[in-house]
Amino acid sequence: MKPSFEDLKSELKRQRIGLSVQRLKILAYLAEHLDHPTVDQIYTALITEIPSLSKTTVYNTLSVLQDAGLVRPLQIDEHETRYDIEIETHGHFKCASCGTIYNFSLDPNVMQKIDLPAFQIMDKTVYFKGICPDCLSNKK
Amino acid sequence: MKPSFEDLKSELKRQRIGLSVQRLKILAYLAEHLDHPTVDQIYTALITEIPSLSKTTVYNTLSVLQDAGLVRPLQIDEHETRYDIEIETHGHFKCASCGTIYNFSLDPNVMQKIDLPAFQIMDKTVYFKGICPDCLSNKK
DNA sequence: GTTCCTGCAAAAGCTTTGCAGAAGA
DNA sequence: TCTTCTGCAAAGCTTTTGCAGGAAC
Repeated sequence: MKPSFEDLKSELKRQRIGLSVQRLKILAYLAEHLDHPTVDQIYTALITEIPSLSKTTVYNTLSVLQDAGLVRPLQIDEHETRYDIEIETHGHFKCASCGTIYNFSLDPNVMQKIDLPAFQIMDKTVYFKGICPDCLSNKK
Repeated sequence: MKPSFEDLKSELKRQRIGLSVQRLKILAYLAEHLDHPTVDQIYTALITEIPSLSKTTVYNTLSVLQDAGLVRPLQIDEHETRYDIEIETHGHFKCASCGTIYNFSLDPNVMQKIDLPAFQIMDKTVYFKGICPDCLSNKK
């Protein structure tokens, strides 16, 4: 269930955020690549299309998109931040062998059961680590 | 349920890991402070006791303890890594207002329900964000 | 003509690496 | 003595900041 780029675009418009070429390309890239790209990956992918692009702009844009609630940062093992288009709540699984980060859906009923009465919860993150099916079968 | 420092110490011995003053102090600090200290916090706390201590040693030691399975790194919002003594599975809650990171216990029955059939899961991390009771009452 | 946006350069902050000397067995 | 451990200094990386030039309205 890919988020529609058009929806994301109109959300930017609604929030009166300028639709520069750079911002649109970065947003489009995120909408198409749901594999949690890093700043560097986004930059490297777009530098051919926008030769003048700078990493600062990628950082700036991601910050804007984050404030707008369109993308969310992902803090996984590494020291670099990965980014996710904001879609319905899902968990992440990182394979310790190949490094791939998978999405998986979270049963809302189960998630609701994890609750902290006196706390006001704004966000629930679930992150698993292990070996993915591909790497499991390769080991045989 | 604080982990016993003695148990941790004998675990180090069992794994034939040298019990230097630095390592023991750092381990003791972690066993006493379950509030997920950063490298800098550990360093600052111990520099008075061990004036020669260097941050490199703190990094080295944490890496050794991590490999030994005694502590686990915590990747929360910030760019710096926090450390946790390895105790039974628990979740973390970070208050967006005061920044405190709380531990909370996870119901093993509920956690078991979150499963990925084809994946071999080695570790499950749960991390919530929101406002803690203290900050909620202060806002009144 | 303002305001907003980009991107270079430099700085900042956390972490790692290389290595020499100290400590310990 | 031989191995392990410490800690200084420097480097490495990601991310942030300052700011000037450019684009857009």
